[in-house]
Amino acid sequence: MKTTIEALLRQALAALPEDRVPPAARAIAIEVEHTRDPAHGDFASSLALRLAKAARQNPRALATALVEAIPAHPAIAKVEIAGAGFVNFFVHDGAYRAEIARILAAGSRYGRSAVGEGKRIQVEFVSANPTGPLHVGHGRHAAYGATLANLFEATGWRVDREYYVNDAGRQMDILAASTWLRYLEVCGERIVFPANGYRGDYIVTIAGALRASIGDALRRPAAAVFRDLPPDTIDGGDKDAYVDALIDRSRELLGAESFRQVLDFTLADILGDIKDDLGEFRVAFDRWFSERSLAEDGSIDRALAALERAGHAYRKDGALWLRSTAFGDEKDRVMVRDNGVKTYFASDIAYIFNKLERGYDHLLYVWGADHHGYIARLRAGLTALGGPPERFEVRLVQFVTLYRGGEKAQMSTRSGEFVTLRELRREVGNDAARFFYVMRSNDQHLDFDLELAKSRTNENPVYYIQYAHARVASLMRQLGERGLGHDEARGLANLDRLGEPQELALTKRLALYPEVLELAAVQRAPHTLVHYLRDLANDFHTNYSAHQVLVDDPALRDARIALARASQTVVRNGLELLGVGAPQTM
RNA sequence: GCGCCCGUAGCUCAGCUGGAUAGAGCACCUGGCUUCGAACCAGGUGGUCGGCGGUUCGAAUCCGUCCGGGCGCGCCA
Repeated sequence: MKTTIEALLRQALAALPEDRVPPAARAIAIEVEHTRDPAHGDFASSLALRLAKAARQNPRALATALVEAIPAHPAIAKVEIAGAGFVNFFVHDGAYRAEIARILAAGSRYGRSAVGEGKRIQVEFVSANPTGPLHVGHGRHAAYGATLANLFEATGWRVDREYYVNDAGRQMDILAASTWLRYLEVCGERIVFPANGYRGDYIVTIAGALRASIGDALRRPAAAVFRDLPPDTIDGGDKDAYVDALIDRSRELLGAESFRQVLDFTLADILGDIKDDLGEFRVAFDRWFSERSLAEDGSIDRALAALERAGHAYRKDGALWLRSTAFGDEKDRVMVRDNGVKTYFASDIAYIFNKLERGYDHLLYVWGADHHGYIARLRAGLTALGGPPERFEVRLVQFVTLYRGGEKAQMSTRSGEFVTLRELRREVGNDAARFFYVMRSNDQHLDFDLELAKSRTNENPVYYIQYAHARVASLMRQLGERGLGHDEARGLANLDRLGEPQELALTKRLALYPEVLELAAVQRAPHTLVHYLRDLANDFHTNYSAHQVLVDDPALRDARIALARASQTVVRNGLELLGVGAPQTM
């Protein structure tokens, strides 16, 4: 509808004589918008106002000329000039009612479009370090990324969802050493846990599983482990130096192979937990990409070599640097340290190089707000590799604060413990969790109220929307119980019986859905869909309360059932994209 | 100090890339179940859109500046 009117306006503008609008002024974006006030019709254009200056004309006179030039269209009831020079379009109610038939015909596909033109987009999200369970912040990333990906799919993109597994580097060594120390503890050794180790209870659990799996094969005397190590923090030393020494000692006592065995055992356990967690949260990935694989298959070396060949890398102080300042970064970045160890940044460059090679038209990263400083350097890396920077996009997700009632919830009770995504899901349920996570703009810090999310009252917007769906299901059950059939064709043939203002308001809202999906995808703003569904449910409940559906008159009844079922379809489709269930009963 | 995000009703937030009298939920007040589910509906109270300048026919929206809050500015990952 909107695009139709825009096309009509474009034709009208083209038809105006040059003394009215000079050619230079014609290159102007033609857009119509939905009106806020019904007195202004359904759509309004400010074209005449915006054209007035360049054309040196009175805006109202210009608007009059435009209106006269607008071709007749069956869906348009009338066109008016209002205010300073707005052109208001009134659409026939019938044009909206016709949408009901389209909704019922399209069913679960209703609202989908092809604006993405089948282009390939990769959405990389969550990518939390596999050093422990996901916490509530990761939950927001998961819900946001998954919903975005769904929106892209619904608007005609080919989407790949990917999780980058940071399974390389020192943090993995610390993880392995942590598990091994806990394992020794389980075996009966007396150990002192390092300040910089992973202290969570899940490590103890994994250590227990390791012992159950291999027995005492990796047991070594504690005295040998801790002999002649530098002081830890508690003894006035440096926690990093201490844990590094501890890692070296672990490798020495276990041998590289067994150390790797502990590492892999731990990693597999944690990653398995993360996969299960996300799976239960209805967040699916097409690929789990291993950072370690980039080092093992030579990808990092190839990327670094490519940068050196292109003259964008240089050596200084024994390190290899990327001249990222040449590509908009504020300072140059180290890719290989003076000790020969490649930085995380080097992996990231190799990874984005890999993504480019896979032929994506667009790369979308979802990162935490604390990573914003990283955007410029990665874009610089991409550009240095010859990649098109406009294909690179990062969306930041702000932090989550948990509340219980009005009180801020404890994020950590003791060291290494925090509120996990799993705990949150258990408490409030997957539906409420998915919904609350995307209810607010990703740019907005999120106050997540646990009490509100799990409350089964009118305060909770999740149930408000689901209730609309369940009500239609109930209606259809009633229909059966009363022995009243339902003739869809008769309903569609009598849509003009839907003349009540509440019915029209609901119908117009339904017709808006495809546009909402497009907007939400383009703006990377799932919360737009949430707000729409809330408004739709509101229109539904209002109409439901105002007008009986199951009336005696079969023609009217079937028409109203058609409207109710169309509403149910759109609610269900929208909730599906959000990863929220659409229940038949509540 | 520099960079990113935020500042809109008592609270939590929308505001469609500048449009016509600034919206919603919650809270508060008034009403509505002998009729398809009251997890609902109808109505009401409540705002100098952080301050000050600027651009524009028109600014919550764009620009500048100041104030306040969050997060970053490693040869860490």
